[in-house]
Parts: sequence; structure tokens; C-alpha cells
Amino acid sequence: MEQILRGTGQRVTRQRQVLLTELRRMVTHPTAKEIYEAVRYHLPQISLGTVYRNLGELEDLGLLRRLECGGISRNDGDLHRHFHLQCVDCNQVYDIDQSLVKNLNMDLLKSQGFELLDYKLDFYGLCPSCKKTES
Amino acid sequence: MEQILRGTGQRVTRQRQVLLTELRRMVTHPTAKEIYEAVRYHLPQISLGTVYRNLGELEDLGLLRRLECGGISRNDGDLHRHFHLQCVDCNQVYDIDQSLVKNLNMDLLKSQGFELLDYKLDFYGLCPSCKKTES
DNA sequence: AATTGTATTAGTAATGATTCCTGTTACTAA
DNA sequence: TTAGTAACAGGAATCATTACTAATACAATT
Repeated sequence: MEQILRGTGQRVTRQRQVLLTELRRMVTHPTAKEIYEAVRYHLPQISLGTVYRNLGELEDLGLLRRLECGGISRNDGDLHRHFHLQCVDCNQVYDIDQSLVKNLNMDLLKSQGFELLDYKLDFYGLCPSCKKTES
Repeated sequence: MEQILRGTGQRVTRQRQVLLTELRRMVTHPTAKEIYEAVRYHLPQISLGTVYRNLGELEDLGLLRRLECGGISRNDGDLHRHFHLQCVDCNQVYDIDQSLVKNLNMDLLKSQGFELLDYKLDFYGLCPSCKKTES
């Protein structure tokens, strides 16, 4: 855990260690608030601002991915390429393995009890004018 | 335009007519605030709450799609199935035709001056437990 | 171990998008 | 025309996130 932080040139603070440990342990794609609650169990003094700041830095370092779920951000510490299914009813987010999509194996999804209603594919990159400015 | 509204059982108010007309005319995936500004040119008295309320209703009716862009919502009046590329620099959102993705024709994207850095594929549906409750 | 420079923190205030509330207005069916 | 009610304007409230600042603690150096 410390190895990960040290490699980034960041200071290894207790807050960061606990935050990263909790993030790696939670598989529920927690919100900042939920991470805050979890970390507070070990560090009662930590502030919500510290959680937000560190989540931002971890994202910049590529150590977590942000999910946008109905206006609020959720955080995913699992760096393996995978997708998500968000239940339109309870809003919970489930992991969908890449292989299911690669093989268009939607039947397996269905057989596991999910019902697929919609999907969204978004790309991120540089538009022509910004690409020019960068180079 | 009125036809569209009448078919939904909603009242045809001047606010809705102007809002829907503007939305269909803007190809920039405008935010609620931007739509508000555009509509206000024709209806100086309209309130931001009215814009939000109607955008929500139009989304429920399937007459527009919401995009989540960095914490704020953008609105897309183009109902044809297509995807989006969000510039990580200027945050502008560009339309990506379905055929580009279907044929994995990323070279064409590149030749048009875009640089693809990342993508996100999200599914929406019902999880097993919610599906049970529904039926 | 002590010192020192500075990144990081806790706590709180500020921001900004979105939603909620309430009295008034104006569609639309009769 | 009228009456019932959906929709409206205006403003207040909410909630996630960011910004600010004085105090703290990490880490390089001695």
C-alpha cells in the first residue's frame, strides 16, 4: 500500500493509507460520503475535504476511476478494464466483466437475472482544435 | 412541435413549445442554464425551475437524453442512436456516429483530427433483486 | 534526534447545479 | 364562459463538491 503512494512522489500520510486501503476493500463503488464514513471509523478526525482532495489525486494518478451516477460521483478502485451496469431502480452499480461484452454474451447476463434496458458509450479524447494547441 | 406535446397528454404551454423548439435547434448538447438563456430570448419571464421541470418531463417521455458531463447534465435532443466524444481539454461534446463504432472505424476518427484517449461503456437495467420485485 | 521547508490536513465557508415550495396563472374540457 | 387543475414564476432550500486558511506532520538534511 505504501509502495503505491511512494511511487507517486506524494507524501505517505496516515489519511492516504487508510483511504486507499478502504477504497481497495470496498467493492460497492462508494460515494465520497460513503468512503468518508468508512475511513472515519479508523480516523475519526478526518475531514470530508481531505477525502475529496485525495480522491481527486488518486484519480489523476490513475489509481481509481470515477463513475458518474445520476449527478453524483462514485469511485471504483478496481483498475482492471471492466464495465458497469447501473440498476435504474435501486441505483446500485454492478461490475460487468469485459468478456461478456467482447463476446456480446448478453444471454449470460440475462441468465444471471439481469435485465438490460439501455447502454451508453462515451469516448474521451481531444477534439481537433485542442489537439492542435497541445502539439 | 405541438403534435409531439399533444401526443403525450401534457398541456401545450408556450414555455414547452419554445423550450422544445430551442432544444431541437441546438446541436451543442446544452446545459439547463444554456437552454434557459436561449429560451429567455423569446420568453424573458421564464424561470429556471420551469426549464428543469420540463427537461425532466421530456426525458421521462423519451424526447431527450441526458448526458452526465463532469458533474453537470447536458441535454441531447437528437434521438438517433449515436455516441459522444467529450474533449478532456475544452469539455465540448461531439457526436460520434454509430457506424464509426460498429465498424471499429477508429482510423476515420483519427483522420478527422480527434485523438481517442479513453472510453466508458455503461449499461442500465434491472438487477436480479429489483427484477424480481417488479414482476 | 533536532531542524526546517513545505505538502497536507481539519474545519468551515462558499459555490453551483438542481430540487422544492407556494401563491398565481393559463390551458383545456365541458 | 366557466371551472378544475396542471403548469408557472420566483425564491428558498438542498446537497455534492470546491475553496480558503491557520495549524499540523511528513521527510530530507544535518
